[in-house]
Amino acid sequence: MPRAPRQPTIIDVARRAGYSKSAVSLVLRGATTVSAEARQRVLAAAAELGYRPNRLARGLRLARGQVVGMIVQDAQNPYFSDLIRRVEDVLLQHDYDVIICETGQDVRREEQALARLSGRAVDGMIVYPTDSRRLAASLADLQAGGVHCVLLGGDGVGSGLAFDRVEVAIHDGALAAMEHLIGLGHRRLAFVAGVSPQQPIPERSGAFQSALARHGMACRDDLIVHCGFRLQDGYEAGRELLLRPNRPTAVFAVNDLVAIGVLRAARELGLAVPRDLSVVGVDDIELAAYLNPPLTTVAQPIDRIAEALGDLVLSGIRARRDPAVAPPAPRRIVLPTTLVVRGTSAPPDGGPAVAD
Amino acid sequence: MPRAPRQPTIIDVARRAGYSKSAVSLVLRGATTVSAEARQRVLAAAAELGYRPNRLARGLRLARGQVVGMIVQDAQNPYFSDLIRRVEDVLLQHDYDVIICETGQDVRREEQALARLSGRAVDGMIVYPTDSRRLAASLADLQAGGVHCVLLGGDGVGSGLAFDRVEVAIHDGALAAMEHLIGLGHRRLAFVAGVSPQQPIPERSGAFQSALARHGMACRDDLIVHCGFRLQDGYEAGRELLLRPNRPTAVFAVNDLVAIGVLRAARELGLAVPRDLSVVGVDDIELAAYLNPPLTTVAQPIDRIAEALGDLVLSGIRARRDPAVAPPAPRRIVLPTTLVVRGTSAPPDGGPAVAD
DNA sequence: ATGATCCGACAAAACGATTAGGCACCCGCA
DNA sequence: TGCGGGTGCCTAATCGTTTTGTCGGATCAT
Repeated sequence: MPRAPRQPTIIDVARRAGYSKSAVSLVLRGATTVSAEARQRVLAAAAELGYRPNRLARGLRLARGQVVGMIVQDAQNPYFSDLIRRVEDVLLQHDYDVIICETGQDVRREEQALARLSGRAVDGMIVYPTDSRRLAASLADLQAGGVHCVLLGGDGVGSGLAFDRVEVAIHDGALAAMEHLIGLGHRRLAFVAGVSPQQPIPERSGAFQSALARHGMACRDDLIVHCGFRLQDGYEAGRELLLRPNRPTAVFAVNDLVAIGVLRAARELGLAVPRDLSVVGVDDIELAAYLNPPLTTVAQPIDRIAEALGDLVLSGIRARRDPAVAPPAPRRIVLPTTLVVRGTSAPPDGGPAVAD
Repeated sequence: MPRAPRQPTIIDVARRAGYSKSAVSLVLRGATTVSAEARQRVLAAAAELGYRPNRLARGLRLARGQVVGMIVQDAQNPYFSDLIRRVEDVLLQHDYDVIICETGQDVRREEQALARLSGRAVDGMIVYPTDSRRLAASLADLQAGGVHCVLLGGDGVGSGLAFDRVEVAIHDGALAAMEHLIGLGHRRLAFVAGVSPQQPIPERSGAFQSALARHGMACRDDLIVHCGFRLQDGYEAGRELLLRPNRPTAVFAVNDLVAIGVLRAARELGLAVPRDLSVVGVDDIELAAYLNPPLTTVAQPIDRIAEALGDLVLSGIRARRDPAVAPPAPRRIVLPTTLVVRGTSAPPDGGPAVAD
């Protein structure tokens, strides 16, 4: 039975190079107080042995695990999985691993995730928070303990808190979408929103309401249908909405997945898009352009979001490492959205195609 | 300036409980050699302090980090992101974190990922390998070093190697799909396959070829178009294929994303689906049912795959921990596929709608 | 009464890396 | 020759946890 070949440690390298393990460590950490010869021989020995530092030991000593945690609500939403991948790309280049925590809309799971990750001595944290108020305390604790936290939010979550933040100007995009629909002549518009009236996705619903108001339309409560953020949620909400006697001619959906769900509901009810119904989503997931018809949507600049998140978390970690003068003031990056008009939005037809 | 509140350690708990740190450790690990009173007071102290064991220290001591690595090619493919989420669910319940490594089709990145993870003392590994031959050596090393590896593959990857494996009977499903298309009357069929002739997705292309052969049709090389596994790949391959003079009436796509790409190409070329073109995919991602028309596809039992992967890796890890009698024989779980007929497959029309 | 056994708890040695502090040694200069 | 000040490397302490071995004392059998 072949005995498990233990990974070479710093001591093996030291022995092979003929130096002490501290010399090896110094070389590997790039200290200048080492002779050129020592450096040379240590590096050679490390290469020959295929030495890879044990990150657990390193992390234990330094009280940081070279890990960044990322908390999102739904890693299956292509918007998030795309974002995750890009953030991972950035962080991997700086030798950080990423642990993803998916929390649904569940604040308890968010807090569990925080606790779990703090046991791993995460260096940083990227959070798309569900309910910023409840999470704020735990996050502040974490940050006080040296974990640099960055928030992502297009909806003003946790504003005023002392965290780095990346915000997306969803409100502008949502407004543009509404103006687009109203400009096409739509007068019966509905908003399919996330989760519950208690968590109102303020930027998006705010844009919906103020666009209506600006054009002299009332925003009755029943024009906002609350559901989750997923395909099936959109489908169910869409059915409910489109079966109403006086169904809307245009729907603004909280995100693309929900929009796709609404599209399915419309199709199954015999409504043609965009003739009988216009639909606009948010996110511009890659798939949006592939739908039939392709989806009109408010595009988020995912690449720039990911880049900004990565930069903020990395520079925050660096700043925290040297206890330089002051704790850096929280930074805030705001990124724009763009309305991408495709095939699911058009002027309303003469009237509803189904009985009202 | 509030000093960073250090996380409580086992020593803090010991002090508070009035016992030594070893007593605390014993209690926490569930040893029986501790008095009931000691247990009680230790647990109380731990709870009061909100003690959470430091996984770095624990991992260093035990040479395992309570982490499972997962290597996939494209975490953005909804099939994989769904799978990842479900596997994470299973493993999280047993207190393992999961680190995802996305490798594209790049074998070098696969090996980098392996090296990186071994520095974290992963306990287990779930791998969807690109090229099993090259990866096999590194994986075998890893496994010899005590990391339990589980392979996922529907295409016979790395068969005969001493790893636990979950296989999906893609061949059967692909065959059923082909029989379905041929039964509908299609005689000009094409296969849009992954990547390159060097990596031929043997089960799927094999099924394509043998179905043709069984019905007396020749499988000319040009009936297989190689491309990647993503939306855009399918789109480009579809354009190429459907612009040919004698375009096929039916396309079997290597996965659903590629199928969706082909559908877009068809639409843009003015081909109606399924009248002018039938398309069948593989995976049955949730989205398939939401497309217009909904996608006919070979469904993989994702929930069962995830469950099987989780079980195999967990039981493998457990078995390795106690150096019980023998190293457990590699296990193999084969899961079935189902053909789900939806709206993108129908009998071929009188003939091509565009000039040939 | 005395040796054997056991029980509960603890001290101490790992695990692999970082780093402060110290110790030779060598150089130059007085 | 003696001394100061650099170099260049090493020793040792440390991070938080697990685990082996030990030890005092109680119990038990003889």
